[in-house]
Amino acid sequence: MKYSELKKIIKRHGLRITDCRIDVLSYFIQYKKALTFKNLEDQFEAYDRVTLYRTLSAFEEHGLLHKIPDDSGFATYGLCQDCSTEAHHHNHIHFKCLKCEQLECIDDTINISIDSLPKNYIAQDMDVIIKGVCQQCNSN
Amino acid sequence: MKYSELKKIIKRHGLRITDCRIDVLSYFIQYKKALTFKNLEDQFEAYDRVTLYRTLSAFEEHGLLHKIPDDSGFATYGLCQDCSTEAHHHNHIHFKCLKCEQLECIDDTINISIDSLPKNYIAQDMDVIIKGVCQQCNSN
DNA sequence: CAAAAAATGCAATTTTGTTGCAACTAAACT
DNA sequence: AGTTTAGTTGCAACAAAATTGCATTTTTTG
Ligand SMILES: [Mn+2]
Ligand SMILES: [Mn+2]
Ligand SMILES: [Zn+2]
Ligand SMILES: [Zn+2]
Repeated sequence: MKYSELKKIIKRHGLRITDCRIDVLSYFIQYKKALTFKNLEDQFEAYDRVTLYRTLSAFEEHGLLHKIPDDSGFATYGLCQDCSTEAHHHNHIHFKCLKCEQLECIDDTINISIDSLPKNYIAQDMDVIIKGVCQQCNSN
Repeated sequence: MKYSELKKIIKRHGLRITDCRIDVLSYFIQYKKALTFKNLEDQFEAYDRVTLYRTLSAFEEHGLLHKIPDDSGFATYGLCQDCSTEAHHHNHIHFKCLKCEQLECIDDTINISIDSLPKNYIAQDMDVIIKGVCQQCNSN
């Protein structure tokens, strides 16, 4: 993606333009799947670990990235489609490949009616993680 | 729950009876909601950290506990209903309260047909985490 | 271009999780 | 019951992951 576009996105979310933010955002967009801190550390050795940690938090706080629930023990982030500092809303589904272990956001909203909740529970949002075999692993 | 019952459960899963295991299992059963390592550490200061870590892994491996995907950054465990070392199967749903942050297993299976997956993706399993307000927080 | 505000890098620290091993304990076996 | 065995515990050391404070640098504003 063009540098000017990346700049626009970061600015739109109320953050200053810096090299690290441009690089990280660009990588997320190009890579398409979810990324962990470790992925970024490997990819961007030139940046200090602390800066990468802070980039992830800033992006999360300002609605560029969202955490994806996982039990791997590592926080995993995916690109937000349409969030801001004020409003986060993630009703899309996630797919975790059992072979390559990679997580990705599936750009398709899911609509499940919840009727089996016990009394006095209020449902507001939902995370769905589908596990299976991804396209790449499937064709190998 | 009675000591003799707890012993039976632990034995049934192929583990030896020890004080720590009795206490941890008993606490899970009584507490009803999911617990993190930190919760246990606070609750059972008398046991060494390492022992608690190993108790959690042993219980997970032998089908007494299952990890619940979460974005808190801490592994969160819930009681299994009917698992063993050989077969783990968790088709129930999870509920995370946005007020008290607590996770719990909802003892109700959910059946969602997945039809919106992209081509060449194979779905095998699914995790559903419903977010909202739990009974307790709702009534306060 | 100068001033103000925010981000970065580095070092130190804290928190979280793992490993090896000796001492101990539960279960199995006379 | 006493002995053997195999598994469990606690401690110390270690390793990995994440956070904090602060001086320096960079971005933005005017
Ligand atoms: Mn997503
Ligand atoms: Mn559960
Ligand atoms: Zn895959
Ligand atoms: Zn609650």
